[in-house]
Amino acid sequence: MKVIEEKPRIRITRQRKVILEGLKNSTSHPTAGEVYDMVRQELPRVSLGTVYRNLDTLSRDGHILKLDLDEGQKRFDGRIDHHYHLRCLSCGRVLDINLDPQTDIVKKANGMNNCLITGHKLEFTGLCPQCRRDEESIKQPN
Amino acid sequence: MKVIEEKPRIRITRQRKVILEGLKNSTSHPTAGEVYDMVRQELPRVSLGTVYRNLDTLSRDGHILKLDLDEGQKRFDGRIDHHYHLRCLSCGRVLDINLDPQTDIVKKANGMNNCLITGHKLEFTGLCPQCRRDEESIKQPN
DNA sequence: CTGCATGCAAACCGTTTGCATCCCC
DNA sequence: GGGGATGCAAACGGTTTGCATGCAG
Repeated sequence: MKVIEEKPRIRITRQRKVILEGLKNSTSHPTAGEVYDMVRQELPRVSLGTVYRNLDTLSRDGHILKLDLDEGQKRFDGRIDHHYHLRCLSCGRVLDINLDPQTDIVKKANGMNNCLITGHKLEFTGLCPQCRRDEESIKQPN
Repeated sequence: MKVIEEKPRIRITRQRKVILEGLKNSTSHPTAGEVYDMVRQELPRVSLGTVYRNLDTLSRDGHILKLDLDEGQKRFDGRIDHHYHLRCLSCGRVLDINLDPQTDIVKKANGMNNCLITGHKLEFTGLCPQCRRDEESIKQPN
C-alpha cells in the first residue's frame, strides 16, 4: 500500500499511519467515532480532533473517501475507486455494491437543464444479506 | 395521491399551512433555516423549533421530501415524486433532474451481494446553467 | 531547527427536546 | 374542553478550531 509515499506533502505521523492502515484493512465504512475507537487501541492518547483533522486531510488528498450517506454522521472508506453503497435499513451497516459506474446515466442526464454534470453518487437502501436472511427466517420458519 | 384526506392525524395549523404552501410553490429546495426565514415573513413569531417539527411531520407523512445531499444541512422539497437532483459545486444551488427513475439499475444491483434493495438515491454534481454560463464566458470572452 | 501535527478543551452549528401555554377540532 | 401544536430556551451530537507543545523531516 504505497499510498502515502507518492505524495510528499503529507507528513507521515504515527496517527496517520494507524488511521490509514486501519481504513485500508477494513470494509466496514466506519464513522469518525469508530475510527477514533480503533486508533485508540494502538495510540491510547490520540485525540478526537486529530482523528477528524487526519480524516479530512487524507480524504482531501485522495487517500480515502468521505461518505455522506443519509444519516447524521459521515463515514470513511479506504477504497477510493468510484463505487456505490448500500445502507441497510435494518442494522445500519454500509456495504459496497459492485456495480460498474453508470456513466451512461450521467450522459443521459447531462443534456437536460443545460447543466454540466461532472460527478454522481448512487446510494442504495434495503437489507444487507444478514438482515435479509433474518427477515426471511421470521416469515417462513421451518 | 390522496395522502392528506386519509390521514386525519395532522392538525392544520397556520404554521403548517404556510410551510407547506411555501414549499409547494418553490423549486429552490430550501434548508430548514431558509424555510424559517420564509415563514417568518408571514408569521413573525414562529419559532425555529416549530419549523423543524413541522418539516419532520410533513416529511414523515409524505407531504414533502427531506433531502440529505452532500452538505452539512438537510433540504426540503415540495415535489414528492421520486426524482433526482443536481448540486451545483459552484453556487450550492440544488435543481431537479428530470430523468426517469432508473429502476433497471436497481434490478442490476439487486442480484449482487445477496442484498435486498428497496430504494435508491442518485445525486449529480456539477454546474448549474447559470454557473456553467459564467464559467464559459470567463474562459472565452468575446 | 523549522513548522506542520498533536492533545486538549472550548466553541460551533444544525437540530432536537422539555415545558408551560395556546388554539385547532 | 381536550390534546396536539406552539414559542422559548436549553440541550444535544457531530464536527471544528485556537492554542501551547511535540515531533517528523
